Amino acid sequence: MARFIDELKRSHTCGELRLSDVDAEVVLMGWVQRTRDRGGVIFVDLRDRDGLTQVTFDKSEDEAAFTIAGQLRSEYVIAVRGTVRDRGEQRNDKMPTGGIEVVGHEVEILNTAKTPVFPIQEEVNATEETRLAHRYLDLRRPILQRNLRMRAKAYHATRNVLAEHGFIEVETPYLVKYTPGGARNFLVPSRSPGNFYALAESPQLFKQLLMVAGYDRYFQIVRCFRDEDLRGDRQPEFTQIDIEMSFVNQDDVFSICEKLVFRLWKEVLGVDLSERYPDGTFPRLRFEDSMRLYGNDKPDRRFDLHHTDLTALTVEHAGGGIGMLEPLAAKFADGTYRVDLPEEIVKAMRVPADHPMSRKQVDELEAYVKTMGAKGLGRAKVGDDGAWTQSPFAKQVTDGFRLAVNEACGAQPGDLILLMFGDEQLVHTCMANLRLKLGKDLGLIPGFGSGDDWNLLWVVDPPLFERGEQKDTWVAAHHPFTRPHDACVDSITSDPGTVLCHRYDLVLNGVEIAGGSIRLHDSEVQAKVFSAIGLSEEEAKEKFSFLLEGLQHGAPPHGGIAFGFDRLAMLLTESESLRDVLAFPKTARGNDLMTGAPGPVDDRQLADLKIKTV
RNA sequence: GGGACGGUAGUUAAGUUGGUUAUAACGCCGGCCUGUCACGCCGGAGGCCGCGGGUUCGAGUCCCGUCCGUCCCGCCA
Repeated sequence: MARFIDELKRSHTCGELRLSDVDAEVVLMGWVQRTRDRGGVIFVDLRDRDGLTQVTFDKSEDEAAFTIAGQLRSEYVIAVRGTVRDRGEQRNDKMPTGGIEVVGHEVEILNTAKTPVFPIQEEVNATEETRLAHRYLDLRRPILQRNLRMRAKAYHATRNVLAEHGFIEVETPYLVKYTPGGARNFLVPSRSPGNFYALAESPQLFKQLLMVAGYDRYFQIVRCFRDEDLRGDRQPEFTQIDIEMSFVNQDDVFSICEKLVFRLWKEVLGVDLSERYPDGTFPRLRFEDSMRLYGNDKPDRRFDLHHTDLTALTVEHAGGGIGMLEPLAAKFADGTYRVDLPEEIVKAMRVPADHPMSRKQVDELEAYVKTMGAKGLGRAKVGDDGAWTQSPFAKQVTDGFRLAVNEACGAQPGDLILLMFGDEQLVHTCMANLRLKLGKDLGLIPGFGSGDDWNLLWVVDPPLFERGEQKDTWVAAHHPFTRPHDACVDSITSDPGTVLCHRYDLVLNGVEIAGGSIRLHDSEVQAKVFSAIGLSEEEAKEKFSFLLEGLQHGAPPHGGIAFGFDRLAMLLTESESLRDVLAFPKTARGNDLMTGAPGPVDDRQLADLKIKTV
């Protein structure tokens, strides 16, 4: 029988002993963080998931233990029996357990360890590549242990809140039928020749059918799979808190989400969001306003630096003397472009005088927008008399246009006006990212993390359709089962671009943390939507057969939402990347550097699946 | 699919206009030290400079290709 493990049980963790435990006989187990050999005495910092405790071995008092202690190396797994002693003058205020030490009377090496590839400590001093290849070591680091424990708290809080509100947790299939459109699916071959499963992008269709089936309130913490290019905040498999509710409108969905977020912040961070949102709701911003002011649908409103749309002014002034703007203005004047659905726009952003920018800095901003496909970035420094200097437009611009632009931007002497024009989407992308970059560069928000500022808002009332690749065609902006505003139903076929819908995103500090919609359960309106996106009845049936069929069997009015759980965890833990809140994440190319996935398989496997590689 | 940056001892990095034997810190190994706590002191080992090709008398350094990592655009109904 083993002395430790079987006979001597662990009595404490390495993070809990205090001065009040002095003289206690304890048994600790854990990993060797570091040893300090002073000759006649050896100090060992012992680590487990709760912390560090110093264990001391004295040659003159416990020679057998001292001899073993001399053999200890980093990351050896050991068990120690000893007595808690007051460190007196020698205490270490940097450690929670620093008031005491354990005098080791008996020690056993439970397992040796190879020299770690990188040291296990708070500060990262290895590249992410090295860390990912040895993830089991990286996961020993206190910061990742903390992140995953906070994530576990968030799971727990989520289940509690939703269960309290009558939600039923139901699992749905991961292996599903492939449906075209949307994100690229991961495919899973089956032994039926030529037939494949797809890994579910989300439980969207299933959760709607659960509403049809009368489950009324469903939720699931569920893995989703999308075979698209990755980012710091996008993994090929990710976790959603998936929610669907029957007999509800948009406000009802918002209400449950607000309760969930309040509880998450309370239970995971101890932060009371009601200090900031006393009525328990988050502000709402119309999609159109979000695009106009910030250039995207997930604005970070911890700082201002909003955009000013100058399209109408440009048209009014016929380009304002600026040669490059004249063709654009002309297209509005002759009716090629619609003012309410512009294909090209002119936007400006005012950088206030208290953030002076050098010519070189503005050049860098221009280089930055060019990496996103912009042709250039207009600029004008506003002088005391409102004149433009340091600007390529200074000599061309008419006085009227210049003054109108200054006024529209609220520009004061010393301010800098940054200007972009052209394709609507390109201008929005560039100007939105430019705003964020400036926010960070000027120190208005931190490079990542909340800065203790939790700015939540709903972005509501987006258009149901967006332009397709072909001229004058439309596609569903989200999915074609989103309910349009009642007032817009007549426009679905006559003027699709103007139709708004009951879709919504919850945005926190510039990150979309949830998105959903009220669903379309009325088959007449549904038919109009399909028609607007050029989908025949037959095609629609083929694409969404079981959902359409189900919706015809007494579907209640319903709607729902899905939270990006990993992103929530990332924000709650103040992490820079999703990879820091996942135990075993993949790289930007979708590789697992530890396991080597994806990797080749045996020919035998492929033969069983009737698959040939090329 | 497009772009930017990076890949050099176990780890993190430096490496000049191409030029002797490729540096440093930490880690590792050996020795010394009874109060350290990023312990200290002495000594030592450790390299396919991502991979392949090219230019050159000579390549870590220049050129082409390729793989890998990070980020951005596109993409993510």
